[in-house]
Amino acid sequence: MKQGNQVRKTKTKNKTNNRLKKIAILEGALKVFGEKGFEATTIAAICKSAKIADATLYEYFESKEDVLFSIAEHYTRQHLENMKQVNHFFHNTREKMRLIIQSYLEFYEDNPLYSSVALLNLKGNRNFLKSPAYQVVREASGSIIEAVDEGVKKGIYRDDVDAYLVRNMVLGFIEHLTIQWLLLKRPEKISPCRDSIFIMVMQSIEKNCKEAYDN
Amino acid sequence: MKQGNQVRKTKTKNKTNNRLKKIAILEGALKVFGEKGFEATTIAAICKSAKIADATLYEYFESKEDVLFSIAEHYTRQHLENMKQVNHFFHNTREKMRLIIQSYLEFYEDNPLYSSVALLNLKGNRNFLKSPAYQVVREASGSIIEAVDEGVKKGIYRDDVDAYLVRNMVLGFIEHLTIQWLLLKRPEKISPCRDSIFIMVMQSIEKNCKEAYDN
Amino acid sequence: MKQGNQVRKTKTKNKTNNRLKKIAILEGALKVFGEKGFEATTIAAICKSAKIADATLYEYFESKEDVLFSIAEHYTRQHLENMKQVNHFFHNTREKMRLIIQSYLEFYEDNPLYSSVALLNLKGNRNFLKSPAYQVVREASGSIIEAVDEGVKKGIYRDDVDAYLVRNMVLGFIEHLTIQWLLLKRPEKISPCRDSIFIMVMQSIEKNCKEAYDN
Amino acid sequence: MKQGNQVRKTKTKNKTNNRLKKIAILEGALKVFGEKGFEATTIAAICKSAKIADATLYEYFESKEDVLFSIAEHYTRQHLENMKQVNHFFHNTREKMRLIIQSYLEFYEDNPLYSSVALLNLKGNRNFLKSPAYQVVREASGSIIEAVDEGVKKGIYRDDVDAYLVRNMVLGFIEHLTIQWLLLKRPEKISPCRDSIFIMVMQSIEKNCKEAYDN
DNA sequence: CATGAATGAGAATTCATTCAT
DNA sequence: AATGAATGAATTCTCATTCAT
Repeated sequence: MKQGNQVRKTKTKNKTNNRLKKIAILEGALKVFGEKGFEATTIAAICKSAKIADATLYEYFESKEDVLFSIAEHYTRQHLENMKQVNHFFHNTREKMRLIIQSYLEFYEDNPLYSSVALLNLKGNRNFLKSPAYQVVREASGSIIEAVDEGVKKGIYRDDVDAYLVRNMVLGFIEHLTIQWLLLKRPEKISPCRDSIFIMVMQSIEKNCKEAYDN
Repeated sequence: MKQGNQVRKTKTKNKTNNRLKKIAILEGALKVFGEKGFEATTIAAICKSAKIADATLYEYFESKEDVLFSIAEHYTRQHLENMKQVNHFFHNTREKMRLIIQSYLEFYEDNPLYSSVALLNLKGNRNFLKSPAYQVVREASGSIIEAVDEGVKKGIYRDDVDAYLVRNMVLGFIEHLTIQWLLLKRPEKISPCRDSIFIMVMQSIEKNCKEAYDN
Repeated sequence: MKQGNQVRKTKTKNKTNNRLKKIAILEGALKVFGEKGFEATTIAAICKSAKIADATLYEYFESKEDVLFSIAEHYTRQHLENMKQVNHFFHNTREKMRLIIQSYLEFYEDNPLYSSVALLNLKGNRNFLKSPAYQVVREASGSIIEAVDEGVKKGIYRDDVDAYLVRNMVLGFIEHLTIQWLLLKRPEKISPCRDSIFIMVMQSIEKNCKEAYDN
Repeated sequence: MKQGNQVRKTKTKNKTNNRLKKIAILEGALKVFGEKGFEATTIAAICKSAKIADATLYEYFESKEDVLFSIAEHYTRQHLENMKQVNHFFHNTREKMRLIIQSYLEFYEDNPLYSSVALLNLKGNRNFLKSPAYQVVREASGSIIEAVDEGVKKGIYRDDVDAYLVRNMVLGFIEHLTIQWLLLKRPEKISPCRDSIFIMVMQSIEKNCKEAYDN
C-alpha cells in the first residue's frame, strides 16, 4: 500500500556526529543481540539499550537486519585494523599464522557479545552473504589464505596444501571452540588455546618427514 | 515465546503408526526449515508440506521448536547408527578417524536440508543445548573423543593432544566447510575433501619427527 | 523479511457459513467505513464492529483494501440484481431510463453508509479500477449504455447522442446529488428528485422540435 | 489526527515573498498529491518536491491537510478569476452557460494534477467542507446558479427548473467525465466534449415544444 | 528563516497455538 | 485422531509533527 522505503536519508550535515550516533546505536544493539539473539531482540529493546526512541533508529538504519549487518561490519573492520597493524611488524611466515590465530581468539574472547552475534546469529543468516558487511568479513579471513600461500611458495608448507581448506580448518576450529566457550563456558578461556591450535595447524600443513599416508 | 504448554499427552494405542506419522511430519518440516530457515518457516508451511492440518501438528509435537529439535534427534540418531555400524568393523585406530570424517561429510552431503537446519539454525539456538536432542548430537561427536583417546593411549598420537580440542578441530573444520558448501556451493562437493581433511587432521595429532615448535 | 502473503486460504469445508461470515464482516466494516471513511478506519474498529478478533478478519480478507473492495462488490451485486429484476418487467425504452435513475437514487438513499463508501472513498481509489469488484460496478452502469442505445436505435433519442456521455451525465448527476445529500443533507431526500432528473435527462437526449444550436 | 496545532503565526515582514514561497510549496505539493494521492503522499515527498526541509513546510502551513485545502483554494481562485474575466464580456444568457462548461473542462484538462487532487482526494474529504477553501469552490460553482436563474427569469429556461439541481447536473456531468478521463484516459481529451455537453444541458432546461412527460 | 534531529503514537499484519467438534 | 475456525499477543516500521539551534 504505502510506497517508498529508502532510509529517510539521514541528511547529515554533521557527518561525524552521525557516525558517532550510529556507533552508539550499534553498541546498544550489540548488547541486546548478544544476550537474546537476533530474533528474540525487539527494536524496542535495542532502542531502550541505546537510549533513543524507536523511530530514531530508522533515521540511522534501514531495518533491524541492517543493524545486525552493520554490527558485523563495524566490529570486523576493527578486528581487521588490529590484524593489519600487528601483521605489519611480522615478516616470519609462520609467525603470521600464529598471529592470525591469536588475533581471532583474543578478539572473540574480548568481545563475547560480538562473538555471540557473529557466530550464533550472523552465520545462519542467508542474507548476510549478500550484504556489503560480508565483504569485510571475507577480507579478514583472506589473511589466512595469504599466509598459507606465502608458506607454500617459500616451501615451508606442503605443496599440496589447499589454502581455502586451511582457512576452513582454522576458522572452523576457532569458531567451533568459541561457540563451545560461549554456550558451555568450556573451556573457561579460549585465548590460552592459541599455542595448541597453532601447533596443530602447523603440523597439518608443514612439510615433515612422515610423508606417506596410504589409504 | 507464547505461553501455555501442556502436552496433550498422545496416548498412543498404536505406537508404530504414531511414530511413522511423526517421522512423516518431520520430513515435511525438514524440507521447509531447510529451504527457508527456522524463523521464516511457519507452522502452516510445515503442515502444508506434511499434508496435515495445522492443528494436527500439535497432536505430535509440543511446539515449532520441538519439531526442530526432533528433526535433529531423528537424523542424528540415524547418522549415529550409521557410524556405529561401520565403526564396528574397523579396529585400526587411524581408520576410525578416517571413518568419522568421511561419515560426517557424506551425511551432510547426502542430507543438505538437514545440514542446513543443523548448521544454520540449530547451532545458534541456545535452547537446543538444553534439549534431549542435544545429547544425541553429543553422543555422535563423542566418537571423535574416543578415537583420539585410543590413539593417544596406543602411542600413535602425541601425548599432549587434547581430545576435546581435536573434536573442535574436526567438527569445526567439517562444519565450516559444509556451511560454505551450503551457502556458496563452493566447493561443489564436500565428500571428496575427506582425504585432505583426514591427512591434515592426522598430521596435526600424530607423532612425527619434527617435534620442536619454538616460539 | 517474512515472505508469503497469500490469504491463509480459508480452508472452507463449509462454504455457506464462510460466505455468511464474510458478509457479516462486510456489514460491520461498512458501518465503520461509512462513518469514518476508509483511511480513518482501523482494522481494530472494523473487527470490533463485526465482533471478531482482529486476526480473524485476515482469515476472510487479504487486507483492509480487500474489505473495501468486497463491500463494493457485494452491494453493487445486490443493486444489480434489483435492477435486473425490475427491468425485466419493463419494455418501454423510456421507462427503462426512468427505472435506472430511480433505482440508483433509491439504492443510494436506502444505503447511505454504502453510498458514502462508494462515492467518497471508492471513487478516489486508483486501485479499485484494477479490482474485480470494479467490473461489477461497470456492469451496473452498463445498463445506462444499453438503455440509451436502444432509444437511439428506436429513433426515440437523437442520433448524435453519445451513450457514454449520457452515462457520464446520468451517473455524474446522481452521484453529485448524492454526495451533496450525504455531506450537506441538502436536499433532505434524493429519491423525490427522480422525476426532475428523469425529465432533464430525457429532454437532453430525446428528439425534439428545436434542433438548431448555433454557436 | 495528531494533536497540538498552534499556528506559529508567520509574522511576515515580507508578505510577498511569503506568498510566493507558499505558492511554490503548493506547486510542489500538487505534483505529489496529484500523482500519489493525498494519503499516500508524505510530508517528506512534498518537501523534496518543493526543495525545502520538512520542518520548513510547517512555517507556512499548519498541517498536511492545510496544504491540501490551500491547493484547492489557490487553484480555484485562479479558475474563478478566469471565469469572471471572460464572463465579463458575455451578456448572452446561454453563452454564459456555454462559457462555464467550457471553462471547467479546460481548467480540468489543463491542470490534470489539480483535477486529480480536487476530484479524487478533496471530494471525499469531509473536513474540506468546513474549510475556508471550500467557500471559494462554492463561489465558483455559484456562477451556474446565477446563469440558470438568469435564464429562468428571462423566460429562456423552463420555469420549473431547479437551479441547484442543474448545478448538480452540470458539475456532476463534468466531474464524472473528468474522473473517467483521469483514471482511464477515456476519452482522450475532455475539452472537445464541451459542445455535446452544452447541447445536452441546454436541452434539459430550455423551453421546448414537447412539454408533456406523462408518466 | 530554515532545518537537522528526534520522536510519539499508531496500525496493519503475522503466526503459533488452542479448542470444540 | 484430525481439523476448521478463531484469536491473543506481539512487532516492525511509518510519518506527521515539534523544537532547539
